[in-house]
This record gives sequence, structure tokens and C-alpha cells, in this order.
Amino acid sequence: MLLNHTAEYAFRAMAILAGNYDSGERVRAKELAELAAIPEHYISKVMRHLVVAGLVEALRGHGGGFRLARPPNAITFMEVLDASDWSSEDRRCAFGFGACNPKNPCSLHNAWSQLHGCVNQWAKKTTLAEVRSLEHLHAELASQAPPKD
Amino acid sequence: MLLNHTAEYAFRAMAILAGNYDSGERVRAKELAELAAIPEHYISKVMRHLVVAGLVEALRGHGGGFRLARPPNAITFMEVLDASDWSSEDRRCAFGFGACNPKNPCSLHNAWSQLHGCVNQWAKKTTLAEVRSLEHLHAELASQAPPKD
DNA sequence: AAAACAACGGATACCGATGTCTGTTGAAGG
DNA sequence: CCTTCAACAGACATCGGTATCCGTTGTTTT
Repeated sequence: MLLNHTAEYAFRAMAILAGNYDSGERVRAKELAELAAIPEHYISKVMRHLVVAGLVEALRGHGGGFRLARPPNAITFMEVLDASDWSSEDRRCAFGFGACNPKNPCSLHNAWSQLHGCVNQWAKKTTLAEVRSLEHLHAELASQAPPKD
Repeated sequence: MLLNHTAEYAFRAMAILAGNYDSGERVRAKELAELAAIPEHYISKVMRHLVVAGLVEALRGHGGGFRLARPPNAITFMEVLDASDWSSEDRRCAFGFGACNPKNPCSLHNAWSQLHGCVNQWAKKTTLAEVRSLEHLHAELASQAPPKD
């Protein structure tokens, strides 16, 4: 798999919260766990990372729960990855050579950079607004004359 | 990290073998482990996957060792990933919904597809010939007048 | 003030990926 | 034919990410 569990859980939780952002309401951990298919007793760990990273706002007690700290279009997936202690490790050489750099690259440097570059680029430019395009997508699909199906 | 250890080890080993392809000689597991910084007793696991996948040719006994089964430019990183039981899981929904598809997508479907797409595209089009460009790279750097450094 | 609620935080258990060890099989050289 | 070499194969140990549990803290309601 491309992401570890924690990072994938974070993606899902953020997707739910993004979809719920306009309502302004908070989502409780238990609900969130169910909606995002995250183990109920594990979600607190996942959310904690997102909270301390400042991406999610938490409130305790009656009526408490989680919601995005910013609008979805102001939160990139890169931030979510970083929050989930998923280090992109751009600088680490594939061979573990400390001295590996563009001028004195290890033999994997080129390919390795390309791979990381493509993921990082995606993560930096894609925001949580992308997940909300669902409604639009549905709307578009519905309004457009279906090809032939 | 982007890849699990086994997959990364496989990348490194293949890079070494690719660099050694022209010589036609085989590389013993012990050497390979040292060159690719793979735990000496773990490398047999890594290499076996590559062998059964038909990417690497193994020979036992005196003068034995490993070498690529095909020229580097005929082996894509996707094949290496597949061999390392790194399932790209294109079809799996990020939410675990069996019914998730382009016509009835989950809310992460778009973003998820993009991410996988970018990695898969890279892996499919990039071959082990890429790692050999090292020599060329060095040659180019040497021949070119350095910009200003 | 008390009770209910819900996130926080640490301690612990679990499990699969990773790493180690030992013996076996197959190939080449003497 | 025997020895040596080196990949193969499986059993076992280890480690870290994952998951569970439980008590604590802070907030709201009554």
C-alpha cells in the first residue's frame, strides 16, 4: 500500500470533516470513527496529530467534537501527511549515503527524486477541497446527458 | 517513508545489478548486501521475490550469484514493486467501499486516484536504465562548463 | 455544585513486517 | 567422486506500527 494506516486514516477523517465543514457542526470521535472506518479506540491517536498540527479544532465536553480549523481549500494533503508523522524524507538518499546530492548523486538519485517529486507535487497542490468536489461531480454527472448508459 | 523496507531494498539491489549488467558478471548475495546496504541475512528473502518474478537470474554454486534477466531498459520499477508484493491496489477504495467506482465514487476517490495515478505512471514508464544514467550524468557534468560554481 | 459528556494521555497488548539463524539443495572445480 | 561454493527454504526472534483499555481533564447542562 502507498500510505501507512495512520496516514490513510487521517485522510479519511479529514475527508469526512471537509464534507461537513459547511455545516459548521462538530463531529464526535465515535461518529467519525464509524464514518471513516477507523478503529474506534485508535482514532484519538490519529486526531491528536491533526489537532496539534493545527489542522483540526477539538472541543471537549457536551456538544464537543472535531472540525477543520481552516476551510478545506486551505489545507493541503501534504499538511495532513506531515501531521501524520509521514516524513517525505526528500533529502534522504536511497542508499543512505549522507553525501548524496545532485552534484554527486548515488545511482538511484534520479529515479528516486522523480518518484518523491511526483508524490510531493501532488500532495502540495491538492487540497481537501478536492474531496468535496463529490457533490459537484454528482451534479455534473446528473446534468450531463449520460454517454449511452 | 514512501516505500516499505523490502521494496526499497529491492530498488537498491536492482540498481546495483543494473549498473553491473554490461559486465555480464554475476554478483553474490554477500557482495550485493554490502553494496546495497541490505542486512546480509535478509537479502535472500528480497532476491527470491525478484527471481520468481523473472526479473533476476540466479545461479548456485561456484561462480554463482545474481544478475538481471533482461537489459535494464526492459525492466520497469513497476515490475520491481509488483515483485516485492507491494500491491498498488488501484482498485481498492480509500474507504473500503467495495462499490466505489468512477460513477459512484467515495468522497476521496478523486484525490486518491490522482495520487495512485501519479505513482503508477512514474513506475510504469521508468526503467532501470534510469539508474545507469549516472555515468552519463557524470560525463555530462564533467564535459559541460559548470554554470558558475 | 453535581452530573453527563467527550477529548486527552499514558500503559499495555497485539500482530505483521523485518531480521536472524541453520540446514538443504544444486552447481562447479579438483 | 568428493569438496567447496552459494542460492534456497523454513524455523525462529525481534521490533515498531497498530490497536485496545482505562483513568484524567476540561466543558456543558441541569
